[in-house]
Amino acid sequence: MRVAEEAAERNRNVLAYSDYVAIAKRAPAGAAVLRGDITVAIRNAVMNELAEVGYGRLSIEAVARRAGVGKTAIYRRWGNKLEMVLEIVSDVAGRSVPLPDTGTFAGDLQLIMMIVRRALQHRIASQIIPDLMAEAARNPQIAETLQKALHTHQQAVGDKLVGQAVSRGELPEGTDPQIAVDLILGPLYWRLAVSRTPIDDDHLDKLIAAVAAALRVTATQ
Amino acid sequence: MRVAEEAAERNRNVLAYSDYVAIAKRAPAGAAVLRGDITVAIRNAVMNELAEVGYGRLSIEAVARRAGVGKTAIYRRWGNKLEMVLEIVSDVAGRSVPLPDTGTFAGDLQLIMMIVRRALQHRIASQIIPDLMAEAARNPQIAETLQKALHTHQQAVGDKLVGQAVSRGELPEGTDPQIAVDLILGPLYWRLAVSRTPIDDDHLDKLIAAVAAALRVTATQ
DNA sequence: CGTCGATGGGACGGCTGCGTACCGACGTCC
DNA sequence: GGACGTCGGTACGCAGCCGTCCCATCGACG
Repeated sequence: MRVAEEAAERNRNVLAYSDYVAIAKRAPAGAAVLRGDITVAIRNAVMNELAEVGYGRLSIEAVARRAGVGKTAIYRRWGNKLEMVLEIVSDVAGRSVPLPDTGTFAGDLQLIMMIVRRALQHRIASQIIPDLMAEAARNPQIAETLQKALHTHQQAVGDKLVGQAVSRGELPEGTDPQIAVDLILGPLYWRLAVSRTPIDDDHLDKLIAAVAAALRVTATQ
Repeated sequence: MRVAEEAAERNRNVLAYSDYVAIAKRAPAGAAVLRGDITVAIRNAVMNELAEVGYGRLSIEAVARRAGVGKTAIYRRWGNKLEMVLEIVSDVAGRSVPLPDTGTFAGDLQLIMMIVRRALQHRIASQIIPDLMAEAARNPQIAETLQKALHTHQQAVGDKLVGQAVSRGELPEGTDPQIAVDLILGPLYWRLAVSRTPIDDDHLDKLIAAVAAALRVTATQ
């Protein structure tokens, strides 16, 4: 126990020390505080650079050049490339996307698919998302972050959409929300992010009708 | 016509010249011919390296190291990184995939989806394909090659599948083969290459049923 | 059996990027 | 109004990669 106590003591000391520093050494102020406009410039630069060259080729140097700042400004905010990208991306992905409730299943479905289409047609998003997805297959850290930022949210939307439809009697009980998500997002993602063919309104309507029909049979074994 | 003839003449000359060289200068022989085993080693190294680090980070040096050859051996076979990757990948993608005809639409559909599932569960394929897809969004050369290697083939399969089913009366006339492809490949790709969740037989059956239902309504409206 | 000629490998120059150390500038606190 | 402490930028050492040049090796041809 002696050792453990000493370790704890050391930890306490470290924490206490940082507090002490914060109090005793006078809080940073004046020119000694991170400039918000520079942070914004860096964030934008990262997103654009990510879209243009991808995560694999992303270089801090290029980000700094594009943002018009020194590398130090970046390293002062984030520890390294991965940390920076994850923080920025998950921040962007974190906002957004209200869960739909239009009153009918058909309405909800149409709304979701239009939202997703819009999102995947966004110039930057349609570049960054597939890139990070591919990268996630190699980098567990990225995978975990994307999981949190996207997958969790997806599932929530799927559960809600299906739950509402079932309770309204518009979908059979036992409909699998996971398959629902696959059927809703899969074709859109394939079309827009992989095959990269645009989807016009007419096409989207057909797709919505098809997906709706598909969902209706997922419960029957 | 004078100019065109001269151009043709020049082309003939060029071709004749290379033939002349091949004949007059004695064909390469002995140790002066590309070693097949080294070519194979490089090809494998490229595929593995591609899967591990992606196209963006792929380095000739790493490929050479992994293959246990010198960089020169690589540059002697291909002009540069892009050319090498495109040749190797499209060669691999070029083989494969017999068009299905099991006699029934349900059978064809099931067969296709099982083939695709198998393909997308392949360790290397499931890494390389999304990676190159993402890269294709930036690099027109890659996009074009993938288009040739995959998209064209896809469309052929879609056309055939739908055509057969329509002529058998299993699908309504006017069914859109393009939407069919989206509905078939989209959910599978999403699941296996993006969301990276495995698909068991039970799940696949449900998916097949759902897709079949979806296809049946794509003609209406 | 010697000649021939391209091969594969090693080494090189130039370049780019990473992460750190130093330095003057700056604005708030006391 | 002076002192303080962190800011952002430039400069640096180090490492990895690209594409090329040079050379010894090798094996079929004649």
